Amino acid sequence: MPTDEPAKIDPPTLEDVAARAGVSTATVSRSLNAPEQVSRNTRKRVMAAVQDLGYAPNFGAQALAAKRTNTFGAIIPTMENAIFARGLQAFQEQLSEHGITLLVASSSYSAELEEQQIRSLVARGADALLLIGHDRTPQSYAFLERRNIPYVVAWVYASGKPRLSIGFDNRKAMAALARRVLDLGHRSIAVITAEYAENDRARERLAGIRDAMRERDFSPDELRIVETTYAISNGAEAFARLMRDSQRPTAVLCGNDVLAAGALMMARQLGIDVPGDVSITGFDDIELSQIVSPALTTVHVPHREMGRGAARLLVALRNGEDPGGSIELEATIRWRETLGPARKR
Amino acid sequence: MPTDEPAKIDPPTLEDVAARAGVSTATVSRSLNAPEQVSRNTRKRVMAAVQDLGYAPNFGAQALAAKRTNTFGAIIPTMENAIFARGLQAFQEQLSEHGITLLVASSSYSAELEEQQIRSLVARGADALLLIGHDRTPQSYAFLERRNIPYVVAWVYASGKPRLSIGFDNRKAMAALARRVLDLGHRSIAVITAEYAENDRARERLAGIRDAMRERDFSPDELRIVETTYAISNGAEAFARLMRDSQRPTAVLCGNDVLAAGALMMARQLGIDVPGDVSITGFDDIELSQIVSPALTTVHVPHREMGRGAARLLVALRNGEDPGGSIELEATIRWRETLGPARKR
DNA sequence: AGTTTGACTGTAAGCGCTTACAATCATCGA
DNA sequence: TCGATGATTGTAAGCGCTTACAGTCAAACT
Repeated sequence: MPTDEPAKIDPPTLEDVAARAGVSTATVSRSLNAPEQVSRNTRKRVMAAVQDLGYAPNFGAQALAAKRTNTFGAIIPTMENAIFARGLQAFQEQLSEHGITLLVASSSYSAELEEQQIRSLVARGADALLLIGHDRTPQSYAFLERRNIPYVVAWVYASGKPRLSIGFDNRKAMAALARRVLDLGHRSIAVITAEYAENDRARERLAGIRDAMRERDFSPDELRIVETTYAISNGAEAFARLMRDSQRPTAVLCGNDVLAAGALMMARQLGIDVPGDVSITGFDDIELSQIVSPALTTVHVPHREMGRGAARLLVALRNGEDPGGSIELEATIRWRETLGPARKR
Repeated sequence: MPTDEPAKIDPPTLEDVAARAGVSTATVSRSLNAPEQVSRNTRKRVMAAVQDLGYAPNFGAQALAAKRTNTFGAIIPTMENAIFARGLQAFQEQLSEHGITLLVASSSYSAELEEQQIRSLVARGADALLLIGHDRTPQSYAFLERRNIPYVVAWVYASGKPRLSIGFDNRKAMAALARRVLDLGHRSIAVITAEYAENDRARERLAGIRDAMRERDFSPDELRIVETTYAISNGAEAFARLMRDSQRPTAVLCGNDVLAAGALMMARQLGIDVPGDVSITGFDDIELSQIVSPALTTVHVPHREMGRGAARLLVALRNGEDPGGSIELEATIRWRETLGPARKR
């Protein structure tokens, strides 16, 4: 382990390599970035020197001189759970086909933190950004526009938003699910939602449920709402709280699969039969939803398509090509086992 | 969306800000990095100019001039699953207390890819690195040593390794679990392991099982081993394959929880009772293991402690302090529901 | 009044790399 | 044999920021 000397040996520079290979720095630079412009012999000498010295280019200097980094950034709300993982993976794969490196940061669902991260990624030289959802500080948008950084908003598609986006209509998808829940006879419905103050996806999903209720002539006011942060244990706790209510809901719609998994777990613990006593639904269709038992009825979200599509849009933007407008993908409901008819009281 | 002009407006520089504020670049730099050295008035003018122009420092230039980035890097095998997420989160939290930014990259369990990522992170200015496991190319180590980059190897603790590490003894932990499995009367045992060619943790875990068998006077040769990549579906498939064997194992030890969850899911599909017909165990104790039903007997890994500890070691190293040697943490077995006595044949 | 002092601010030299432009040189065709 | 040609290589001007060092100036002393 490098503990011995407090005095760090400075990393070798292009100049060191040049000296050792007996050429100019320009030649070394070319050997590395445009090998075809250098004679076979020289290149071999240079590469040997690079090896000997353990040279690696200084990114800062390189970015400064070349004015491009071939690096894209992505800011996702959280890395803790799998929701964004698959989409990000697809995003990354697509980018690497274009020789682009991905830098990931997470905002912990905070608009303010996200703003910082945006600045930080841009300062780090990100040529373009992937962002999740529309909710962010006005300063964030102003900054992006002023700096002319290409970006795309993913995981949502809301008509009427001017920004380039790729995703699905959260509201519509959740409304479809809620409609079905109502049609199964559920009248006492509760929602466990993620905190929605700075999360348009959560808000839209909630709005979708209200839409469905109105459509079926029920008052959305009767909806029992529990708001909590993203974690299985919170889902469990929220569910327990709902079950203590004098009038227990017969269906609990969760804002995402993680909360639903927690609810499900708590139901098992409390000896509540799902869907016999209470129905539970999720949203996202992450792997988890098929693993739990009974398997979760949820909304399937096209993670990979969003990731891949976002990459394509962003590459087009960066290259000054026409990305061709926002893309709406479909979110479809996966009917599994946790949703059943309302229990007769 | 920024599609209008192909000609990008150059981002504002320190000089632009200086001009607008009517001061020198030095003063602007100071206003930003050492505000106490600048008069209240000037600072206000500078900040206003910064706001107006939407200025953000150019990371490359900053790193180049200041010769430090306050950025640490971490290279984890995968982001797809939750194993490293929690530890990384703790790592990140600890770092941010020291004003350090974290850059994350993933190697897809490939030593070669990891080497690239190491170079890339270092070139990007990472002041120190978090690495997972000991397995990597000699070039990787050579590079780190030569460049004198502080690093710590996490998620493993193997006595006899010279490198600074923080983690637990994978072999010992798995041996303890296997011993218990044998003591429950299991004689026909199978293993579903992650690919172990470039993964010392997987190898160690396998070795642990063999240790236990030898200890109890069974031949490790009788171990049925299925090697597969990290994914729930692969765990399921591997389990299905094992169940087709003429002599079905009575216990299936999985190299990690994800594979175990897959196995469990397949067992349910096949109508195999766990642990009545077959016992299944996991490793890692990720959240998943408590959500599945029956809950997974697995090995609890001190994720957060490793993350936090790794951060501390690395910060110490970077500051030229004495980190004080490798740290062994305990991995303890979580006895839950998927392990039971061997079924009488 | 003449210094001294301390708080601010400005000047300018790099940091390591890319790249336009210039120089060199062996090879080729007339 | 001589300039033309094209392949290589070298020269040197930045890229945007930090920071040592040097000024400037008003307040505080003597």
